[in-house]
Amino acid sequence: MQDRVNELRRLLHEHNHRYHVLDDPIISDAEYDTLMTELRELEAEHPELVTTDSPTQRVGATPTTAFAKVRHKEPMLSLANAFDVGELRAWYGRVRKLLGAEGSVPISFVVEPKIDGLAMAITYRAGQFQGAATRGDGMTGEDVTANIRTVGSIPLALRLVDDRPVPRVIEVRGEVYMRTADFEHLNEMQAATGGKLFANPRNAAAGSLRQLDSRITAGRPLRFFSYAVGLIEGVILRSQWDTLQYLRALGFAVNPDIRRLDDFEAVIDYCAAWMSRRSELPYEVDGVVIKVDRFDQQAELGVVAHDPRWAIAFKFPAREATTTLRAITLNVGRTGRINPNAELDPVVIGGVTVAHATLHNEEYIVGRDIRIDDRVTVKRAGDVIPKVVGPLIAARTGTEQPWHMPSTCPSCAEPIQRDPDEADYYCVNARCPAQLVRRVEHWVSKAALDIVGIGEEQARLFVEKGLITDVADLYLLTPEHFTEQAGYGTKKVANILNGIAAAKDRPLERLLTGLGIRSVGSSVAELLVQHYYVIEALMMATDSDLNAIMGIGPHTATTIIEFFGHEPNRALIHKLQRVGVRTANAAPVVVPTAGALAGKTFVLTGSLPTLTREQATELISQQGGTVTGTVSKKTDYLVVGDSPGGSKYTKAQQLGIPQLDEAALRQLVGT
DNA sequence: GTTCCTCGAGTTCT
DNA sequence: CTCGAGGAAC
Repeated sequence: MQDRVNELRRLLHEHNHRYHVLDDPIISDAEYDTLMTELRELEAEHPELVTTDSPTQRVGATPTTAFAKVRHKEPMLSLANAFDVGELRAWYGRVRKLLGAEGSVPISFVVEPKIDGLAMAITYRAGQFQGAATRGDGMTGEDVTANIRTVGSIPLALRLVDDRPVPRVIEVRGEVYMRTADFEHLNEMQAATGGKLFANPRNAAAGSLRQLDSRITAGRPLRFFSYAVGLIEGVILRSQWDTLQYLRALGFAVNPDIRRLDDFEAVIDYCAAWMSRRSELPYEVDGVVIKVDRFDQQAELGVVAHDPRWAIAFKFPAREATTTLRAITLNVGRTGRINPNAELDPVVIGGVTVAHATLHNEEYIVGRDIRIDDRVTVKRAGDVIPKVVGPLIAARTGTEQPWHMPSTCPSCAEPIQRDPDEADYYCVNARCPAQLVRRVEHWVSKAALDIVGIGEEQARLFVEKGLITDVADLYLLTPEHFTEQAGYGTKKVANILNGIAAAKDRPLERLLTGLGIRSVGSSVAELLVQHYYVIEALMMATDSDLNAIMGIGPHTATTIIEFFGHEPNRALIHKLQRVGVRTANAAPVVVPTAGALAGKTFVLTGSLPTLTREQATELISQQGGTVTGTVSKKTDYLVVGDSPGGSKYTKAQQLGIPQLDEAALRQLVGT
């Protein structure tokens, strides 16, 4: 009996590890459940055999639906970012200008360390704790009342303040966080009990708040600092500094390192001091928040898009980390381009675990003298994509191996080639399986034929099993092709086949995009379709015909001519036609030149509340507007969504380009 | 000839 | 989002 229990636990731990940690399960979920059920039954019959590290004692994942949505009475705004002192001074300059304070009007600032935790809104009625919600997207958060109630530093009843009445309603805002030492201790305990390890204090705090069982939350070392008041009734506050004193009097914890400063040079000194003292702090800090102190001045400055103009977050530089480069693998793209990729010992940078990073090309590696087994510096800059900065030469032991580009393709073993003028190597084998997989992925992608039910995995499977040798073969797949493939039920097969059949009728520009002609993406494809709406016409076009099209130059023209001149490509087009894929549009595309947005150029950043990126693009182009990817002097509007990417936003501010949120865009369109 | 703008291709993780 | 490079505008 004991032996079987031990055996089950060993198996469950092993499979769990494979599933969650290695991401390489070797049994199905159903088989896992069977083992778990058997163990549960044995433990139920023999409670004396239950141990705390048994897999049955682990708390299950929390369904997100368990938390009710709460609409914030006043939106919880995000903050504009400044990444260096220059941007900080620029912000100060704007504040002074807008307040007409070039000369005389004094401006005070409140500076607060920006703790890396979770923003929270906590409501009190008649001095009693009422409820709490996460920030969410700023408009709507999740109700975490039961869990917040367990946080010791959050009062359940407000203290009386001598000279002021208790507010009828007050919504206190602040940050729930975990101290670094507490987080490390928690992770040790999690490791000892076989629980899930958290990547950083912020994730630990978030995970703790998302527990369905608030008794678990109660056992977690969460803390709270308050820093703002949202809605308030019955009390008037006049400044940020005033607010902080008031919050402290009500019984809230307020970060003792917050200061009020009258001189902007002192603000800059404060930021610099905290940046260098960052690692000495008991909690993770990712910047400093600077607010104009007086509320009347805040009101005068107002809010643009989602950001108040009276506050800014000075962000500390992205964190770097060092780790070991274990191997360099090669990726073959759909164009045949071969890119080296770094396999890293997983390392946490800026809140995520990084295990891979691109190394671009041979030059990048050789130029930096990056070797296998080197300790390397990895950085996540303002962007999300990690980057190997370079090796730590001092940490070399002498066993590190220099790396060179091999002479053959990792997928098909054919020799690879490099144009002496270019940095990249290419596999030029037309039947290279890796390229075919990537071409199929591209063919089915949203930007091209948009076939639902086929992704990376299916593309690889079809090619590996020899079910297809080109994209036209997709349309010849039958249920019989799938019968040998374990794990594909009839429903899934039907889904895939329906998806393929449903995508036979896409517009010609999508098909052209899908063909993957070099330097022809969705934009050039649309341009071509405006002149050639039947593929045969495009195939007969001459070099000078194409060159005459505005937006297509000699290079692109030649690439297109060469593509259609190549016999296998012509054969593919004919095969596509035979299997029933549409290769013509019904009529030439007419570009709307009239419309509310005619002649205006838009750039999108962040995610909009109700529209997807595609829908927003559609909406704008229907009205005669253009959407481009980069902010420039020609950009008329920046459409700002939630969590906008830094660079577009910053650039737009520098250029003084007007910003719109989704509502403003709709208003402009007139819907 | 030079500069600016835009497009294509590839990038990581949750 | 960023890079490199093609293409248009100056």
